[in-house]
Amino acid sequence: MKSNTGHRNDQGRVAEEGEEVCGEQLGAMENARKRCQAPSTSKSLMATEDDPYKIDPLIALIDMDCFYVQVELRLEPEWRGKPAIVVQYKTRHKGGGIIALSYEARERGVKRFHHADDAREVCPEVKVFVVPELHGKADLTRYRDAGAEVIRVMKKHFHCVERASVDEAFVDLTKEVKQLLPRYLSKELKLTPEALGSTCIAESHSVEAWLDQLYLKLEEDPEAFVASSVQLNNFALAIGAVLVNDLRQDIINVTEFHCSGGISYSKTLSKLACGLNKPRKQTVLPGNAVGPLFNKTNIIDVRMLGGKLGRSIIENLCISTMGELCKVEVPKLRQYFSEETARWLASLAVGIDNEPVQERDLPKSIGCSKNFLGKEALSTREQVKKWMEHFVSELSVRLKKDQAENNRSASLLTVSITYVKDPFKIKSGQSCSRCAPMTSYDNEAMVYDAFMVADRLLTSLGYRNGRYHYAVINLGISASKMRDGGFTASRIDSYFRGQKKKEVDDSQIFPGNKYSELKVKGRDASKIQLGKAKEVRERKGSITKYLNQASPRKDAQGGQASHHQQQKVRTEHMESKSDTETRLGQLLQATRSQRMGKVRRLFPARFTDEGGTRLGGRQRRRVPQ
DNA sequence: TATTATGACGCT
DNA sequence: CAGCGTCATA
Repeated sequence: MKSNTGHRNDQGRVAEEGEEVCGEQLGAMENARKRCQAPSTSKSLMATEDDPYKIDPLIALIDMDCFYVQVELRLEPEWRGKPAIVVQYKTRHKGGGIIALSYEARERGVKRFHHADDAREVCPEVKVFVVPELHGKADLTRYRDAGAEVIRVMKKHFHCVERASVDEAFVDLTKEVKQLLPRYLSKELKLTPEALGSTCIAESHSVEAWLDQLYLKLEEDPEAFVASSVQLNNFALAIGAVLVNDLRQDIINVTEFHCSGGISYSKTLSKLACGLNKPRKQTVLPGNAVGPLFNKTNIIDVRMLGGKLGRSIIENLCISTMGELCKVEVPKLRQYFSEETARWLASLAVGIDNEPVQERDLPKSIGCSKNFLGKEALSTREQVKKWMEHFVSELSVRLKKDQAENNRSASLLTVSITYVKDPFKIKSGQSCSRCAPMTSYDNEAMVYDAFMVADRLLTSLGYRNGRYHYAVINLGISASKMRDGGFTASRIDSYFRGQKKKEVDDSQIFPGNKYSELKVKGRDASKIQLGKAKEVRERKGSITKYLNQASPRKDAQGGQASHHQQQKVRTEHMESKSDTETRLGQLLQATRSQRMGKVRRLFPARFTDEGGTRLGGRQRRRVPQ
C-alpha cells in the first residue's frame, strides 16, 4: 500500500492490532492474491442427470523445456544432446547473459545467472546460441513465433487454453475428461501405463501401481467407486494424464519441441506438479499427495508466493514450507495479513485455489523495451528519439502481423521509462509510464506520439544544455487495449490523425465544438476532464489530452509526497525553452511544421521543481518488515 | 553498469 | 481510468 500512512490496510478499514507489524505496503504485496478469488467452479461438483459424475476441476500446465534452447536446436539440430545455452548481447558483459540453458548444460554445472564466459569456464564445450539482434536490441520474435506454434497445437486438443507466457500454458481439462469418464468407467477405454506415457505420480513410485490400485478399487465395488469423489477424482486425473500425454506427443510431432506437464486440480497444484519431473515428463498430483508434497515444498516455490508476500510469510511466521504454513491458524495469519489474504493463504496451504483458467491464447499487449545501463543511459532528446524509432520499427512489424493474423488492433500506446539521477551510482530508479491513443500502425505517427510522451515527461523533470536532468536506464513502448478489427473511421482519433497528415490548418479542420463529442473514444464527452476547459484547438491532437497530464504524479510515488507539492516555476526550464523548440524542430523533422504549434503547448510554463527533485531522490518503498 | 526482455493483473 | 507495483519466466 503505497499511499497510506500505515493505519489502513488494503480494504480501507482501520487496522487491527498487529497489522502494522507488516508495514504500510502490505496491501500492495497482497494484490497477488486478488486474481485468485474467483468463486469455485462448483458446477463441476454437481451431479445431475445429464452429468452423473461429480469431479473437481482438472487443470494442466504445459511448460516447454528450456524453450529458447529448443528453438535454436531445431534450427541447428547438430547440437542436440550437447550442452547449450542461449544468451543475449554477446558483445556485452562477460559474453552476454544466459536466458535459457539445456539440461545437458545444467548437468555440467552451468547455472542460471551465469554469463556466457562463466558457462565456458565450467563447460568449455558448451554451445552458445545468441539471441538475434535487430534495431540495436534483442529480437525475441523467433521464440514468440515458436510459442505460437505450440499454442496452436494445444488449441487443436482443448478449448480452454490460457497462454501464461511465451512457453507455458494452462489447460482446463474438466469438460474433455468428463466426456470420456463414462467410456473409461465402462471399460470401453482402458487406462494403461502405455497410454500414460511419460507420466509420473507425485509421491508415488510407480504409475503401474497407482493405476492398479485405481482399477482394483473399481473392480471391487463399482458403485462405491463412482460414489466416491476421491476415487472418481483420481480416475479423472488419470484420464487427464492420458489426454495431456497425447497433447505433448502431438506437440513433439508438429513442432519437434519437448515439454513437461503438470496435471492436478488447480493452477497452483498443476504448476507445482509440472516442476517435479523435468524435462520431458508429466506429473500427476492427486489430492492425497498434496499433504506429503507440501511438507517438503518451500513456500517460495509456490505460485504467487515467490515474491514479497512469500518472503513476508517466511519472515513473519518463521516457517519455510507449505506444510508448516498449513499448521498456522487463520487468526495467527491475520496478525500479519488482511482477513482476505489470511483466508486465501489458509486455503492455499491445503491445496485449494480457485483461480479459473482463462480462455486466452493471444497476448493482451505487444511491446518492446531495453535497458540502458551505466554509460549507455540516455540523456538527450536525440537518443530517446532514436530509440523510439528503433522500438517502433520492431513494434509496427509485430503489430501488423498481429492485426493480419488475429483481426484486432491496439488502441493504446504506452511509454515506460525508468530514470535515475546518476546512472553510475543508483541501482534502481524511478519508473513511470504515460500513454497515448493508438490510432494507426503508421511508424511515423507512433514515433511522434511515443517520443512526445517521453520527451514531455523527461523535460518536465528537468532539461538544460541539451540534456535531461535524469538519465534513462530503461525505455520501452507497448501496445495494448486490443479491439476487434482494424482501424476504422469509428476510431475517432484516426480521423484526427488523418487530418493532421493533410496539413490543413487546424482552425479549418476543427471549426466547431462538435469535436468535443468525438474526443475520447467510448467516453461520454461530459465526463471528459480537460482541466481548464480549453478551446478546441488545444484538444484537437490525438495525444494532446494525454500530454496535458504528462507531468509525473507525485502522489503516486510514495505516499507522503503530496505534502511537498508546492508548485513553482522551474526557471531553468524557462531559460531552455527556446532551445527546446529549436531542438524539437530538428528532431521531429519528419513531422510537419504545423505540429510545432502544438509542440509549444507541450511545454507549459509551470513545473513542479520540488516534486521533480524529490522524485529523483526518493526511491524504493520500504521492504516488508 | 551488470540479467534482460517481456507480459498479466490489482489497486487507487 | 491511468499509472504504478507485484509476480513471473525465457
